[in-house]
Amino acid sequence: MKEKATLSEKLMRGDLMEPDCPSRGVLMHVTSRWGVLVLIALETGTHRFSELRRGIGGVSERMLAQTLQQLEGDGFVRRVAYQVVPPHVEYSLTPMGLEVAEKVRSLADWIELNIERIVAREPA
Amino acid sequence: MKEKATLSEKLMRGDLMEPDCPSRGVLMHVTSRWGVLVLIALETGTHRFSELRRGIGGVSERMLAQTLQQLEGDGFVRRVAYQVVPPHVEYSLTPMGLEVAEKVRSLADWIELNIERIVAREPA
DNA sequence: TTTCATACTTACATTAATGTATGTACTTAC
DNA sequence: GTAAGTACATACATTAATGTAAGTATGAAA
Repeated sequence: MKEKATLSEKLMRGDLMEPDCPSRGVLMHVTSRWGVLVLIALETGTHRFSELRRGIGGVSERMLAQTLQQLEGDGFVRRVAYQVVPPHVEYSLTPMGLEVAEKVRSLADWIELNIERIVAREPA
Repeated sequence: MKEKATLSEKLMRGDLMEPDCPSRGVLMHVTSRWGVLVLIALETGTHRFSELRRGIGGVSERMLAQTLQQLEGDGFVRRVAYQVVPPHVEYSLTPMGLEVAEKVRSLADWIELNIERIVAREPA
C-alpha cells in the first residue's frame, strides 16, 4: 500500500496503515463525532464553552468537555480560564489546530455541498 | 456559528451543526476508524478484498466488509464481483469517492507529517 | 430567598462499535 | 485426502463511546 520501510521508520514518520502508529490516535481525536464539529466551530474564532455547547447541535456537556480536552492534549486547542465567578473560559485554536481545522473543514464542506447528490442516489 | 437559515434550508444544503442533518451520517462513514484508511488505500487504485485486508493493519474481515458496504452505499466505492471460484471481487473508488478520498488523504497526510511535532509536545 | 448562569466532574446506564470464531462452496496445490 | 485461499455472513462476546442526571461553588438578578 506504500513504499517499503522498516517498522520504526514508518512509526516515526507516521504511517496510518501500521496498527500501532500514534497517528491513529490523533486521527481519531480529530475525526471523532464531536472533534470535527469543535474544530470547525473554533475556526470561526474564540468561543466560550457554553457557546460551543449551544452552537454544536446535540452535543452533551460531558462530550464537549472531553473532546475539548483531547484536542487540547494534542495541542490543537488553547484553553484560557479567567478566575471569576461565574466561570469564564475561552477556547481557541492554536496555530497547529488551525492547520488541521482547515483540512477538516475542507472535507466537511465537500460533504455539505454534495449531500443532496449523495442522498439522492442512496438505495433505500 | 453560521448564518441564520430555516431548519429545512439548513438540512437541504447540509448543515453539520444541525443534529438531524444527513451529512452527519456520511461524515461518520467517511471519518470512521476504517473508512479513512479504506479510502486512502483505494486512492492508489483498484484492490481486492484480501489485498485491503492485508494492507490495512489491524482491520478484521468483518469491519472491512462493513466499511466497504457503507462506502458503497454512499456511492464512494464501486464493487465488481467476478463469478469465479475462488471468489474474486475488486473494489475501486467512484468519481465521487475520489473527491472525498482526496480530502481525507489531505488530512491524513498532514497528521502523518506532523505526528512527531504533536507527540513531542504531548504532556505525559 | 429562590433561581439562574457558568464550566465543569463524577457515577451510572445505555448504545454503538468492534472483535472473535465459525461456517460456506468450490478449486487448486500438495 | 488434506490443507489453503477467496469473500464474505452470522452469532456471540467484549470494549468503547456516548448519554443522563446530579453535584459543585459563587455571585447577581428577581
